[in-house]
Amino acid sequence: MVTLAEVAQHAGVSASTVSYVLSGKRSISANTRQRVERSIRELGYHPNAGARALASSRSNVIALMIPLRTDMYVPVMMEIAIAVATTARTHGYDVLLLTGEEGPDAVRRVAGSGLADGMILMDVELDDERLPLLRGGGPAARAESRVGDDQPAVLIGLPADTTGLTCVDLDFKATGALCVEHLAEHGHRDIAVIGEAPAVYERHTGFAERTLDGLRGRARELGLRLLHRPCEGGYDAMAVTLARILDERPGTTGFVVQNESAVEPLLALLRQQGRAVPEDVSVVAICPEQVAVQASVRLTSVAIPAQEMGRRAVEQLVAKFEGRGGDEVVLLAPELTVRASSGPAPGRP
Amino acid sequence: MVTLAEVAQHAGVSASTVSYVLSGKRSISANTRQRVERSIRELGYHPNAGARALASSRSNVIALMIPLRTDMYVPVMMEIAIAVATTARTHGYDVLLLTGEEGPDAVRRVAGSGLADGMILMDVELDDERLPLLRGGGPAARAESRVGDDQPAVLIGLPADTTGLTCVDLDFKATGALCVEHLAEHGHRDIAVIGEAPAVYERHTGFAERTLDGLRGRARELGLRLLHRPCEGGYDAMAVTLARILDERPGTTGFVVQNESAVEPLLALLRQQGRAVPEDVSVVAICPEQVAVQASVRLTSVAIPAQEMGRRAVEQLVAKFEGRGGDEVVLLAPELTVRASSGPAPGRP
DNA sequence: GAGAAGCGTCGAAGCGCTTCGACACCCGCC
DNA sequence: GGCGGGTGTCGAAGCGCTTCGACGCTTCTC
Repeated sequence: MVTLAEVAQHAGVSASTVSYVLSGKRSISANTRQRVERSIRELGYHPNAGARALASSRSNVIALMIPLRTDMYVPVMMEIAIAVATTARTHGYDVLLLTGEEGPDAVRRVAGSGLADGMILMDVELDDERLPLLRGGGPAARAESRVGDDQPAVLIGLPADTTGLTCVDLDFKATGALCVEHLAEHGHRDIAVIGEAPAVYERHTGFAERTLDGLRGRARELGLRLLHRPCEGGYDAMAVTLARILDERPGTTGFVVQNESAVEPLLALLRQQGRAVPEDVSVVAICPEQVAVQASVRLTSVAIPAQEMGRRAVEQLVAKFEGRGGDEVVLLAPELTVRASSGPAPGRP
Repeated sequence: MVTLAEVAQHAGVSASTVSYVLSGKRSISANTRQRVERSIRELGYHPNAGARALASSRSNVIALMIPLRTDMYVPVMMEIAIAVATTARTHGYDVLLLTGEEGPDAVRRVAGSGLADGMILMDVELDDERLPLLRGGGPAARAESRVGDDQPAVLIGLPADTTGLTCVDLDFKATGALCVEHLAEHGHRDIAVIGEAPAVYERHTGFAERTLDGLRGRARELGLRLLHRPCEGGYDAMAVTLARILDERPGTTGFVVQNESAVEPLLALLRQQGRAVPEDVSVVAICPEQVAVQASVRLTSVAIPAQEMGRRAVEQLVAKFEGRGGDEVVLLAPELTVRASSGPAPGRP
């Protein structure tokens, strides 16, 4: 293993000079810099992460807490995770992967041990038990038992109370509203919402409820009828859900789907029942782009900007490290892409 | 931030004693241990990871390299990653998430900097460029430019040459054979294989080719006709692929599918063409359990044991850390679960 | 009852790096 | 020609922990 000292000796300078070449925190003459860089290359030097962390009390690591469950919106999670990892690298950070398993203890452990400089939390619940540890800022919060002095953190998702927190998320309320608007414009009056699995609502993962808020609010404003039904993914569950919906509201012509694994089953079932999409029935999905494009009918959809969310989260966090920008809620504006699954309601031009 | 020294002072012992209480590397009287543990609790002490790594030259971190692509077998990747993370925690390790993006450089960086004690690589290609850096053991290898002195590593996947490497994977060759056998037993004579996307074969990700080996070998032995067609996921691609297959081999009654995102489209298309599953046509999938269960027809399938793979990879790696066990190839035996998508060929009891 | 053998604890020496203050030197200026 | 102010480099002091050898005490053995 090559050390700083060896590089210094090889280049004929002192250790501190090598360090300054590496960090750029003091000016170094071009000549010296080149000699040092050459030595680094020749010896194949890599700075020791532990020593660095110890001396500088910065680990250059970002912790990412992902949910333990692998049963829902997996592709979204994965995309976010990858976006976080790659974006972090461009800022010189590595990513530590934590699962929700440990719960709040993981926050304490990571913060306390200096394993990471900050953390990004995914799948935040409305009243997440990890939040009290993370709130910064407010004088009220200061008094509480928080982690050391500010463990910088960014949430992907939106808890009920965002005081002292930085959050990044899609604006799900606007997303809901957008879907309803689109269907309303095409003359649909009776809309059914295929929601996430009941468990998602029970956990109070905010996004599902916020979407519902948006859907309901807009429907009310526009005078539409809206029926919401949670749905486990899969064909069987969807069959049951759909039957109930059509039983209760036979006149339904517009569907909004927020459960990836219900999308294809829904299309199959509609087809099977002789309801053509988009001639008889319109479907709008809230899902990753790829799902929308690969479905058996190319779906009109609001994309979940997973990459963007991951990227923004990292950037917010890095900004915090650098003392820039404080607590902030970043809500990404939804964009609805019209594809082949939606059109005028029957009997409308 | 609380330090070891503060704990020591609080407990009225020396720093080294506290350290030994923590590590258990020397015997400590029950009395002293309790005093120390109490102080640790009262002060909320967390050992500093950097200092620890520096002093012990062990980081207690495992690096996990996942593929950058988010376009295929995502759920499998995610499940493996989560299994790795949770298993690692039970052994006292954290997981550093690396994307394939950096390529071999990531291996050098992590190994050289002591960021991790070892690594797990996913999505290994047959002749992966990261491998030369990782081979241990063999005297021939010793001569090559390897990373320091052995960066312990475990691959998930199986490269062409496994000398000096430890690998964990599903036995895809046996998997292929198993699928063919199942169909053969039911009297199917003409079998079509819907493979992964062409890109997967071009990259020489071994698993796809090994599956094909198994399929072909067994088909030859049993005298069956086998047609293999790669297929991008999605409805449209599947439609084209299926049309070609049925054009070329109209008598096809058995399908083996190895592409998650082709499964549902295939079922939909068959249905649409009036071919009943399993009465007219049998389908066997190689996919995660959940996909098989959630499909519109409950699929006979060989499950991809993602969790098991992640767990085993970590255990192999930890064994290496502890000097136990050398290079080894762990191939998990496939298990075929019969569900509702396969049965006797038409005209067979 | 003296010596051997453990056991439990301590002190000190680093691990490889960052960073602060000091210092030498060179430039330009009055 | 001396002085102020940059600029580039160095030395040394830690960062918080692990670990080795040493040491004193108790217990055992003959």
